[in-house]
Amino acid sequence: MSEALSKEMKKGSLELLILALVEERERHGYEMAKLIEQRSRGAITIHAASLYPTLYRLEARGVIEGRWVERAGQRRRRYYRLTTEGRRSLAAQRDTWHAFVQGLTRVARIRPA
Amino acid sequence: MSEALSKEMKKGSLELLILALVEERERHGYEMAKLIEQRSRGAITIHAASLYPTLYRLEARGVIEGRWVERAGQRRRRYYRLTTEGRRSLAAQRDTWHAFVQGLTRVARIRPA
DNA sequence: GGATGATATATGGTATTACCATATATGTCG
DNA sequence: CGACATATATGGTAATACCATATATCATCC
Repeated sequence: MSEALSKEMKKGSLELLILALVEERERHGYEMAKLIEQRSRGAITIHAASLYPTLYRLEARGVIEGRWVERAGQRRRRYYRLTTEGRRSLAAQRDTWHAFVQGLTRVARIRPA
Repeated sequence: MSEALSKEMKKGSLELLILALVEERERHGYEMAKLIEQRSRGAITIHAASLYPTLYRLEARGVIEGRWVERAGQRRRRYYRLTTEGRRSLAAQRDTWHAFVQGLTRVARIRPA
């Protein structure tokens, strides 16, 4: 019976979600959005208008790197992979989130995940 | 070795922190800021310029209610208490955060709190 | 064959909110 | 007295998730 996730709540988390997904293998944007929804069991949904600008930003920062892939019978896709710099950033962001979640859990007495 | 919490990351969490603190007892703003820092063991710090506008917003929404308390030898303080509506909102926000953190933990493989 | 929906990316404009900078005012301690 | 903690106040800024809308390909159904 919980409310839908507010958009404010998601701020700062989308980068981490993307980095974690491309850590496993090369992925394209649409695929990431679907994966986030599936793996979070519907708890987190990311809109295309948030996703693509974030991908451009991450690529501009050099943490991910994209390449166009065209296949017959498919719309073109841009696949992104994690760079070396991205791997460092992902590790740092995981630590930061862990500390944040721990702190929030203690202060606000949330049921621990 | 984790980076400082980005301000974006905190978005949407301050309300929950405040509601959880005034759930225990009546509290004033400055006290809340100190408690958040202490209880999160320094992981979360809230600046006055974020805190007070948020308190006004919460009071305007009717989830907390403030009253001025003046005591000799002390600067005036505004103490806030949780309203009935606030109690409902807090429960909902706790559920929402729990779902969000669980989802994020699964997708991004964060160490669970 | 036309409508519908899933796939896939793109972007201009908006809203929210945490913060910076600065301000006011009181009490304590050296 | 000067510095610092306490305590609140607010105008302006930055960051980012979203809304609305657009383009384009493919599969499915009637």
